[in-house]
Amino acid sequence: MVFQGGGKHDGIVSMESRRATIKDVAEAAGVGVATVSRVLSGGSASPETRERVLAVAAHLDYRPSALGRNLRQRRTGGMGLFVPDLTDTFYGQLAEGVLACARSAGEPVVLGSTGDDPEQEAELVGMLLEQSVDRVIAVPSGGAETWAPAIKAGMTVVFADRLPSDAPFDAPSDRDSASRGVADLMLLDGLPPASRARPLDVPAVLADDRAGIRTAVRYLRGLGHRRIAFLGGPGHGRRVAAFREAVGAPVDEELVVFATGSRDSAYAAASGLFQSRPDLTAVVTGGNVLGEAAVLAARELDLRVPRDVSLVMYDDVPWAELCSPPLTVIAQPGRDIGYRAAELVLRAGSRRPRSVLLPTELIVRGSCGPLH
Amino acid sequence: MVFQGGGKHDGIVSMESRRATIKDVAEAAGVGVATVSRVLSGGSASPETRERVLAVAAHLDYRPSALGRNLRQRRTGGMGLFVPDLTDTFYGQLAEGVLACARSAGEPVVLGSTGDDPEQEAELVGMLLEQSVDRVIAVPSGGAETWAPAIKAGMTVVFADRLPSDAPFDAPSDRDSASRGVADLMLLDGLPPASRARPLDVPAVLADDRAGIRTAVRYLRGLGHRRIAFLGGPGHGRRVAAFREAVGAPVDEELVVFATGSRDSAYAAASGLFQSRPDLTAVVTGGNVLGEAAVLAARELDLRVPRDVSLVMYDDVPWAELCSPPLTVIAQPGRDIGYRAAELVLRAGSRRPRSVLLPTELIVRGSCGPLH
DNA sequence: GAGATGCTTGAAAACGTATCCATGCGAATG
DNA sequence: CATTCGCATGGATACGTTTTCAAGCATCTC
Repeated sequence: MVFQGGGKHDGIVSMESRRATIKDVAEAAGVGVATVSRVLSGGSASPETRERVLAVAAHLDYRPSALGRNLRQRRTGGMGLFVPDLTDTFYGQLAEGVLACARSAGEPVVLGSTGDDPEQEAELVGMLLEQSVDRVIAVPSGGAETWAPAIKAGMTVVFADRLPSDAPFDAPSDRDSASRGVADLMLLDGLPPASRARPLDVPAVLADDRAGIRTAVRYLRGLGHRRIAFLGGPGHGRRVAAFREAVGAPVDEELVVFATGSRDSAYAAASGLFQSRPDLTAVVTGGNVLGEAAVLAARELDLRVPRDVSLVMYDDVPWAELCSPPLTVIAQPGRDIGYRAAELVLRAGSRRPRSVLLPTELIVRGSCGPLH
Repeated sequence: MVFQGGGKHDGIVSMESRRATIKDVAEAAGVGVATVSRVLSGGSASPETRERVLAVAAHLDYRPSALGRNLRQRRTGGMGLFVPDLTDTFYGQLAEGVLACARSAGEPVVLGSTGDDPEQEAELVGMLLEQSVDRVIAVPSGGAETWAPAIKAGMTVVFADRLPSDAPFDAPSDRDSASRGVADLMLLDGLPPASRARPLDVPAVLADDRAGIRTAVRYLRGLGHRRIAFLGGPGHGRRVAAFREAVGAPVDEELVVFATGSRDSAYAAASGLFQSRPDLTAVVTGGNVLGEAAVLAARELDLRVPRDVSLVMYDDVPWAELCSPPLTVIAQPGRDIGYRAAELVLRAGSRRPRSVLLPTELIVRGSCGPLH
């Protein structure tokens, strides 16, 4: 058999070694392009033809161009991934999970960092649309007004770690085991008054915030704490709701404070909280950046942990063990969340994906102590 | 003027609202597709035509499909980004820098996590090739044997944070100010013996490891330390070389140990180092994961920092301040490294990009003390 | 006024692939 | 043997864009 390839293996390497196309393979194998396409995408072909095509393709080290395929099927493969901030270790873990799943599927991932800004998020959605990437897994910053258009444009979206800020926070009963799906999130479509609001549902992969927060609060109450504060950030709506529920009816509103996404803001919120309410004895933070801020603010104000104030941080991150005392945390499986979300977004279409609730775990280390 | 668009704004929203194409715009504006293309990509056109096309395009909210454009110009826009591990805060910072630059250029970023594995890295290169993404900024795990093919395939690659493992470590004179470019990296082409090895050069954006390490070592020596160890990981070749140089001629080889990328390995290496050489009085770690491991291992062995052992960690990460004592670090501008690398990879072609060396800074906190 | 020059414009040709459809052929069925 | 069926095959088309090319037209120059 004679291969008349593009001179790739000549003694003198051609500067213009264009990548082989399907046409080159077809010619070299003496078949039509349709046959090559079929062989390579698993269609039917006679054994000898298949073998020949495969051999030629390997010899030319032909790789089908995603460009042609994408244009033909009017969609780009792979998925988008939007996280608020890659500097936050938790989102790093989540991203690693997504990447692991994507790699095993051979799919590319295009990354966007939203900075917790709905506007940037909307821009990024626009970019995916332009790229015809029709799958995205997102830690949403904006509400329905940014996601309804994406869904209407035909994108498959899966939320991870959070729900959009204006979604109802009434998570399913905490009696659900982690293996059971939660009811799909209902998003209200942001349409003009004339048309009735249509419910739009998007699957989500979430940690069981409610159980996690409740366990932490119970733990603190068991240690005798009564004035427990919550330090939250963007996207911690479900967590603060769970906190309110766990604390019980008369929740001291001064003990629930919010920061924006930045570290400065987190520090300011923590410091302000400690100063305005020196009587508080315990703090639960809604994320690791807030936890970091709380430790820093406490140290700055000469509050000792856990003697003066007990601390429970959401997210288990490697450095939680480095603090002294090591931080007691509500661990959520960041990597798993990402992996499962990627699975969902890839499986969508074949199966109707349902949401997933993953378990949290209270890891008791040294940052909580008995009252006084 | 009458717009006869695709019924997108009809009272009843069509389920099949296909996205408007350039053809739709052309027809609705009564011009040819070529004219629309020209107007939208800044070509010349008469003012009235331009205005009309723009109006129609806005009305149909037309967005040019990247698919068509990519196929036409045989290249996908945007860039790839390869980092070893997004769980490492430093690479999170670097990624944020890349994303910031990419966003301002409106370019997508496809992300890959290599896990410090050359094989995975090679696979990811293959994926970029398939996607016709011809620009990549990489924290390289493999050596020339994985990068030479990418370059030969016509990719524009920029290294960040490291050079390939088999590159010569002789960084340029440390007298270079940070604003001056360093000589481009020479990569030896991995060709068969017959053909002479051709030098291949790739621009890189690096921190001035040499100055950083030297400053740290001098600082430790100034405190009286003589038995200083270095704890390195993958890609820390330049740092260990700088360490050797800074320490001077007879370097105790037992005091230079390496781990692989994993946290377990880092801990094992740190613990082994402390146990095998209890006489060491100071440690410099080549990265923050190693620093974390060193703190953990020291605590486990009841070595107090800085009383029993002084510690300088490469990378300034938010949690360095949280440790007690807070960690003295060699700070490198992770975000800037990413941003500059993205600039380089985008500018390539117009200007011949040259490498960049960014300054490091020794941030003295509390993890180093005088000998005994 | 004839020719040259500049600008605007649209038809058409790619780019590399997947898929529809018609063709041809051998086998199975009547 | 005639017909049908199934299967392998290749030609042709479409996907949405950019770019080339030639044509049309108005203005400028000698």
